[in-house]
Amino acid sequence: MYDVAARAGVSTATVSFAFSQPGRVKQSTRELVLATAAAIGYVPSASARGLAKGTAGAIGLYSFDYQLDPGEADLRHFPLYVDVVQRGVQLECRRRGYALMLGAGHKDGDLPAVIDIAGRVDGLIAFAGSAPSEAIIQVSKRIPVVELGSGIAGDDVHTVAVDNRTGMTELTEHLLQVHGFRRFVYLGQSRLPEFSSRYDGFAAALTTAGLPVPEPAHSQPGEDAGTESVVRGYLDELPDVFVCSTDQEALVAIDTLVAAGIDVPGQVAVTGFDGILAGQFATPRLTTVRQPMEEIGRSAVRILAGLLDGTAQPDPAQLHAPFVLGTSCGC
Amino acid sequence: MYDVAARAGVSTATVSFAFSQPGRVKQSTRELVLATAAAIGYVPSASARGLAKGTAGAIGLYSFDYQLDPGEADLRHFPLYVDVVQRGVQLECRRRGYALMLGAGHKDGDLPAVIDIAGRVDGLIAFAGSAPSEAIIQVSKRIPVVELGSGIAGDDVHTVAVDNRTGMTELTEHLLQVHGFRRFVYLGQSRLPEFSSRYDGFAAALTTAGLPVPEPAHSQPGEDAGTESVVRGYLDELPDVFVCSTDQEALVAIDTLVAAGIDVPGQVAVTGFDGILAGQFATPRLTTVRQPMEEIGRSAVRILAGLLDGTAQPDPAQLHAPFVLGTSCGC
DNA sequence: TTGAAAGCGTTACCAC
DNA sequence: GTGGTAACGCTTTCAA
Repeated sequence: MYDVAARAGVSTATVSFAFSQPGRVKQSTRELVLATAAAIGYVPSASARGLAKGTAGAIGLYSFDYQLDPGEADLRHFPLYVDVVQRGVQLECRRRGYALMLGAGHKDGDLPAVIDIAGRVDGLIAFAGSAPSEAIIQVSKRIPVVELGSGIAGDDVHTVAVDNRTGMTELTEHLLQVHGFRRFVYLGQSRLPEFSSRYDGFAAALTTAGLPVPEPAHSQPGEDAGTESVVRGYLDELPDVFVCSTDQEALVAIDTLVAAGIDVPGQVAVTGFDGILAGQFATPRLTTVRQPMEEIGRSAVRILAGLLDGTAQPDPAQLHAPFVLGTSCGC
Repeated sequence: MYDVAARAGVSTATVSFAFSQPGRVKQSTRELVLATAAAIGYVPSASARGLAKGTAGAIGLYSFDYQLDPGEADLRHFPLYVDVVQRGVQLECRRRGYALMLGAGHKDGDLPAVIDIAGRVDGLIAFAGSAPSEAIIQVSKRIPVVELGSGIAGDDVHTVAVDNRTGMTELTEHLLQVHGFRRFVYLGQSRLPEFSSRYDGFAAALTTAGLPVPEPAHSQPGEDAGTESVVRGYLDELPDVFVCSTDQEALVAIDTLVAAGIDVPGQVAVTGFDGILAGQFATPRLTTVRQPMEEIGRSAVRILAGLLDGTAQPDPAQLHAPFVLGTSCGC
């Protein structure tokens, strides 16, 4: 910038104005500055601008740090839930002129990685469970934060939530009423609030039907080996249906069962949750609850943008997640 | 940071050292600083750090500014070529501890948007054709730049290139030799080098076979209406095959033909280029040339990382794009 | 092992 | 309409 100013024979203030407040500078001066800048290849430093203005012009998205083997993407591993949500975030950022800073997982040093990303942006979106809540709360005191998936109580953390419970209840009722299933295995985790409400929805339907509610068989999405071994434990005595807390786990379950020579849904049904593409193209097609993934990402950006430009709206209510029929339930 | 220093009774230099050079600070001092920082919710400013260190710790990815209607993602619009490449970039950035800054398209003001992104990062990856070459060249004088898809000649711009030509030649030879096609329509653009080499590969195969080479019927990926109307122009006099320069256009072509009551590949064959998922799940399954999309993204990051940490390797040769048989060619 | 202080490249306030 | 210049919050050199 000093070079531009020197070559154009003006002050740095004028260079700055020429770019940021075109009206404040004489037309001819402005053209001179712009031309000079182009001539010497001026690339303004966003760091300096950010420091001076106190605003970065960017939004951050913090995700899980799942490391994948190099190897081309297949439908089974992409796009998953987080990928489609990210797409929504991306599109909405683009529409509003925000740059998007992506971060995830490990960072050397003593600050949690999420703090590192937070320091670079004007507002942060984080998947629930991707970072320690203390860190999220800490960040939320400096910049607006939206958490995806019901999560941290109160404080300054905004949330984009999906009604997981109702969707899972509807799905379970379908299994009870249409298929007459009675022996259920619930496969998944129930630690994060988002997942526990799925389990709750499942439990509610069984309770209403006067059936006992089984404990969840613990499994984690993304840890296929673990899911597989849990499913194997049921090969000798199959339930009527495996109700899984995510599509990823449901697809692994189906694979495991089929590999063991079991017919799905003939001998045992399987259901998922999320509505990822792989489920739609699986055989049998997965019965599931479809999250509005792209819309989740978009609303998160909308909330942040509102907070940042002062036109904040009340946070939207929970988004609806419809139950979607496939063939894996026996339909 | 001043607050942390004050509360901990040390200087700002010590706070800085406590985080960045643990060894230089007495253990007890360091713990004190870290605890104080956590207590008051210290979130370091990346702008300030970037300005002081002259390095941002982030890599930028600049993409096309295609605006999509809100509406949930379907396989037909996601993931496309750019999405999978981006995934590769993301994974590799994650592995190496770089934050990823995403940017695209319009920015108010007088600087091209790509310059804005460039000012925020240590190295930039840009899709060929997504930004004006002058801007790319300008940026490349300040920070390392990798362009995806053969593009800008010489200069400081690095390139990750795919051998588009060979793939298209192989595909065309298949159409000639196995199917005996003689009447070809080439559908697509040939402006960008990347696309023109596809056309060249097509032309080479025809020339070798002693056939005349038709001019391309102009169409752009992403502009479905245009593609559709071009295809409609051939309904009265169908060729043996539509050779399309991208899968996106090929899928639109198939839709258009089928909608007109024409059997594909019975009455006319259609082929694509890229290897996107939608092609694999289309009916008929698309015969195409598969780009190593994820690997393209990964190598771009590798090149940048090498340049940035001084371990620069010579740029890799062109990546191979294999010809992939589907059923849309009549096989 | 720690502190003082000089940058880093902008912006924006205040004069002129 | 334009120029001087004090921030902005951090890193890093040099001294202590």
